[in-house]
Amino acid sequence: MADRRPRLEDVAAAVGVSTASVSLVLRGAPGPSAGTREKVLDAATRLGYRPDRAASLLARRRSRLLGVMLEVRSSFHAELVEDLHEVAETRGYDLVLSTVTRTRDEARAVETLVDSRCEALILLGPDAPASRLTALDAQLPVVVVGRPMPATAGVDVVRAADDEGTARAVEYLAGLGHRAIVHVDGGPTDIASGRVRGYREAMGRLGLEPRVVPGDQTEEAGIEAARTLLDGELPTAVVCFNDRIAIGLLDALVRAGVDVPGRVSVIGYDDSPLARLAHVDLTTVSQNTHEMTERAVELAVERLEGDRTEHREVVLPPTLVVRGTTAPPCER
Amino acid sequence: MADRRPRLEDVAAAVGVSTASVSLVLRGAPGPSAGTREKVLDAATRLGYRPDRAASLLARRRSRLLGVMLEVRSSFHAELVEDLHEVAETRGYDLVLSTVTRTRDEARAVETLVDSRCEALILLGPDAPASRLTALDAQLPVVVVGRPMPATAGVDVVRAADDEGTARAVEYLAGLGHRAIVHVDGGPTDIASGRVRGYREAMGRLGLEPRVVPGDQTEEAGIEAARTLLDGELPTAVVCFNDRIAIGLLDALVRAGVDVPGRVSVIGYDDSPLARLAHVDLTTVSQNTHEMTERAVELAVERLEGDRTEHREVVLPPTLVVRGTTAPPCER
DNA sequence: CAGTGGATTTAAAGCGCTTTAACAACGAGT
DNA sequence: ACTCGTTGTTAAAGCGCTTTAAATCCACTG
Repeated sequence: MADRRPRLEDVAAAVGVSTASVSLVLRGAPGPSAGTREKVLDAATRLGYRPDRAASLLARRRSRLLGVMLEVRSSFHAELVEDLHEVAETRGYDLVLSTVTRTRDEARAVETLVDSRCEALILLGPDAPASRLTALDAQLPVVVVGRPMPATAGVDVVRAADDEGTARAVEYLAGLGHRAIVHVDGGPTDIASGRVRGYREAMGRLGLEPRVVPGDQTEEAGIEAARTLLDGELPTAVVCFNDRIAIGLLDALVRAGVDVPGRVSVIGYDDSPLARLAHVDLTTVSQNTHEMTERAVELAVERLEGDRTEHREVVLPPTLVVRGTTAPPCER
Repeated sequence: MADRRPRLEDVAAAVGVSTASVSLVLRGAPGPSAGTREKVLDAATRLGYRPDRAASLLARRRSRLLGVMLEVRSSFHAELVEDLHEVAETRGYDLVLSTVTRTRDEARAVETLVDSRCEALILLGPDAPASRLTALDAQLPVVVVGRPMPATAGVDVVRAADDEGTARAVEYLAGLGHRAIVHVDGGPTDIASGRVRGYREAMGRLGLEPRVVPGDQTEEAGIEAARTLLDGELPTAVVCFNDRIAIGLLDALVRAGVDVPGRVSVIGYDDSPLARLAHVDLTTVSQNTHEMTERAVELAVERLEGDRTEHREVVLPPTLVVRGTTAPPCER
C-alpha cells in the first residue's frame, strides 16, 4: 500500500514555496506568477498530488456541493442524475449522491447530504410530507423534482405539466382520426389525477366521450385494463398513465390477437427505457428530463448565488414521442 | 436560512463540559459517565446538533468509507448498491457513490472516491484495463464485482460462475425432456464466452447437439435470433445470454404465433426487473446479488482490517429462477 | 537615493472534529 | 496519613487545506 498521499506541504517543499502558493496555483486563483505556476504544477503531477476533499471542504468557505437524493432503482432518476452531473459541472458545482433504499429512508438520505456540507438539495420524487420539506428548506435551498407540491410548501419545484401530456396524446390521436379514446388511470396520486384531468379536458374540447378505466401503476394494471376493454366494445386508441401500464396492455392485446397499431393505438407516458426497446417501440410522452435538470440546478444556484428568496414552481411542457404503436384508426 | 449549524463547542458549552467529552459521548466511545452521557445527548438533540462529516472525516484516523463506482443507468448495479448499503452498514462502514455517465468516465469516478478518503473501492463492472486496476490496488484495496479478471491483475474479484449458469439452464431443460436446446450468444466478451462454454459443456455431457446462434446483448439480437430460428427447424428450447435477448426473442415468437412455453421454452439470464414483469414472467438465471455484495464487502474489510494481502477471486454459483417461460416440450 | 505602488509571496489563523497524554478526584489498601 | 489504582474529564495537538492580512520584492519616480 502506498506510503502516504503527498500533501500540499510536500508539493510546496519540492518547489520551495509556501503551501499558500501551491493552494493558489492548484485552484487557479490569481496571484502566483507564471513561473511559480509552472513549477508547482510540475511538481504536483510529478508527486502525483491529489487534493484531499475532506480537508479542502472543511477549509473552504463554500462547498459548491449539491446534494441529490434519488431512488437508485428508478431508471427515471438515473436519467436525471446523468444530466444533473453534466449541468452541475457547467455551473461549477459537484454532486453528492444519496440514495433511498429498503433500509435507508429519506430522512437518512437527506441527513447524509446535509452533513456532507451540501449547499442545496435536489430531491428526486421525494415522498416526505410537505411540512418536512418546508422545514428542511429553512436550513438550505431545496428543489423538489417531479412531484407537485402545495404552493404553501415554500420549496422550489420542477415538474412536468401532467395534464398537458395526456392532452397532447389525445389531440394527436384525434388528429389521426380517432374518436374512441380511452384512458387507463394510475390510481390516487397527484400525478395521476393531473393526467386524468388533461385527458378529460382534451376530450371535452374535442367533443369526444371520455372513458377512464381504473388502474394502478403496474404492468398488471395494463393487463387488467386490456381484459376490461376486450370484454366490451374495443376503443381505437388507449392513452395510459405510464409506460408500464402500456406495456402490460400491449402484451395482453398482442396475445389476444389484436393488432397494434392496426386495430388499436396505444400511448404510454414517461418515455422510459422500456418504451424505447426495439420490439416495444411505444409512442409515449416524454418528460424532457434534460430541461428538468437544467431548471433544477438553475433554481438551486439562483438561491445560492442570487438574491431570489421567494419560491418558484417550474412546470415544463411534456413532449409527445411518436413511435410505432400509433396509427390512424382502421376503416370499418 | 439557519443562522449557523451548532458545533461540538456549542453543545459542550450548553452542558458545561469539554468538546472532548461531547465527542466521546456522541460516538459512543467509552469514558464518559452515565450522567455526562445523558446530559450531552440531551443537549445535542435539543440544539439539533449534527456532526460535520468533513471535519470528522479529516480528524478521524480511519474514514470507514467504502467507495462504490457504478453505472447509475444499470438496474443490476442499482440492485447491488441497495444491498451494499445494507451489508456495509452491518460492518460499520459507510458508502460513497460515484457514477460513470456519458460525461464522467471511470477515471474521474474513481478519483472522486479516492479523494473522498475512501479506504477501499468496490467497482461494479469496471471497463478499465486490468493494468490500471492493478495500479489502483497498490494505493488501496480494490474489489472488482461482476467482471472476470486475469489472475495476474492482483485485485479482488467477486463474480458469478457464468458457465455454471447456462449449464444449470441446460440441465433443467434436459430434465424436462428437451433435446433441441439452442443458445443465443452475447458477443465477444469474457462473460459471454463463459456462458457459451457452460452451455457447450452441459450439452456435451448430456450427449446433445449444441447449436449457438450469434447475437449481441440487446433485444434486437433476440428478435434477430427468433427470425433465424423460425426460418429453420424450431428448437424446443432456447437459452439466452441475457434477459434482454430473451425478451426480444419472446416478443418475436409471440408475434409469430409461437406458443411459449407450449411450443418453445425460453430461459434468460440476469433475473433483471424485466424478467420479473408479470406479463414476461421469464425463467432466468439469477446472479445472487445479495451474496455478491456480501462477499465484496467482506473482501474489502478483510484487507482493511485483517492481514490478508494476497488477492482473491470469489466465484459464486448462479441460481436458476423458474418462472413461466419453461415447460416440458410438446409431444409431436 | 529615499519613496511609491504594484506584483508576489507567505505567515498564521482557522475550518469542526478526534485523539491522546495528562490531570483530577476519590475511595481502597496498608 | 500516604500511596495506588480507578474512573472521569480535559487541554492541546493535530487532520490537510483555504484565506487574508501583512510582508517582501522590485522597478520606477522625482
